[in-house]
Amino acid sequence: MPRVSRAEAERNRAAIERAASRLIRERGLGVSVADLMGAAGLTHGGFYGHFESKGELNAIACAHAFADSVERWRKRAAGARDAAQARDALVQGYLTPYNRSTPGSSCPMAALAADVAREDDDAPVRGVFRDGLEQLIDLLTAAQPDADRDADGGRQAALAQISTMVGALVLARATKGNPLSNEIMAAARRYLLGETAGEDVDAHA
Amino acid sequence: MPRVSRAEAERNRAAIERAASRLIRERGLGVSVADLMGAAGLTHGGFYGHFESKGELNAIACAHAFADSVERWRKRAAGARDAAQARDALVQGYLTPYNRSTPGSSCPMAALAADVAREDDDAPVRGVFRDGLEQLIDLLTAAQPDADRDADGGRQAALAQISTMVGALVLARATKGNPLSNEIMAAARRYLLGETAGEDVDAHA
DNA sequence: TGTACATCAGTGAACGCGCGTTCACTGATGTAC
DNA sequence: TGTACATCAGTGAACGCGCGTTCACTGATGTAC
Repeated sequence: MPRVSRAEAERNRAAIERAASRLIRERGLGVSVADLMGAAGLTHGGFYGHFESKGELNAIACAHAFADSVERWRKRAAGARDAAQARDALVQGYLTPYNRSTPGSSCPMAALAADVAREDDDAPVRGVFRDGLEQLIDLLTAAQPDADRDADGGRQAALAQISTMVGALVLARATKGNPLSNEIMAAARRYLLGETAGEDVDAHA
Repeated sequence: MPRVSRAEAERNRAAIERAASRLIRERGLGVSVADLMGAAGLTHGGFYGHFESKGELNAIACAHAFADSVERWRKRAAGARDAAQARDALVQGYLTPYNRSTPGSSCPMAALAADVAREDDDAPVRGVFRDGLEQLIDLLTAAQPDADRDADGGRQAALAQISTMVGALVLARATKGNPLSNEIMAAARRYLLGETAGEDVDAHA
């Protein structure tokens, strides 16, 4: 079984990274090497042929998660007529039942912020998280209507909106199964959409 | 050394709960029994004389953390002249450098929401978290100015504001040490205080 | 194109360690007289 | 109040288990001729 072709080995590495990107969001940065390798269809021993350490893979997997989000946000914003509509599309696509129930394929900010906050100062995942966060901030800043853009205003609005989105999703997950969970998401959506009362769209972000 | 007086045993139990309340917020619900007992000045073996399981203590410690926050919020709101001022006091007291750097004595929503979301459906800490969250929501709802209170409006506003506060604190912690961290907290504060541009108050919540 | 062999991706046992939990033990506390 | 003894809070070794990481081994792959 061992000594697989180079192409196969590359595919295996990609499978490990993909599995890690999903599992760290589902279970946290502490997910085990054995579970990761198992999810990629391999055994744990081969891990160190691909990566320096678990910490290195955490950073790589976090980067993949952000790359996915950035791509989704970009597409959603690109489909809008103007900035205001882009901003609304980003909010509507974010606060959805799908994102609440599927952390493994959803926002890394909501899934990993608390874990990252507890990592060592020199953990490689810290810088990756910040870079990814900056990209999402930039996308949301670009989606602010001109009226909100006096000087630094667009970025500040985006920072506050992202805080609301992340906080609402995290609290909604902590209370999932209870009516409060839907209440939180609906209230945040309403607030962010300026009382235009968004429907329960089930998009994928 | 063993066979301590009943009063001493009660004091020991209280010390364990106090240590747990702090350490679960600092390191997450996964903090070890040995570390908890060590922080209370005891050895790990005595743990099960006081508690059924680690899961039971997690719930008790989470309840203590929320009780502390509820008391702080209540005091802060009580010191205000009117609802609007109470709401501003809660926001100002929450988004502070102190709360960012001292999770062990700060908000359990920000510290534990992500951990609670990953707990089993039947973990006792889930219900405790929700009850505590409801209490903080009620306090912030009571601090909404009348203008925002058409029908269910006050509660909805409070839910959105709590989402913003929690999201900002969690993201600020994940980026601590970087300018972005202060930027996030300042933007959220500004947003929640309605552009009245709050100063960097260092209160304790 | 076919053979001979070095390479090396993946396996699975093992490393030291820490986890939650259990338990035999100790000896001061609390109680019965 | 003083003595005799049962209780039981806390200790520390041990349980089975899972962690991140290492390593001898295997045998198909890739290469040199």
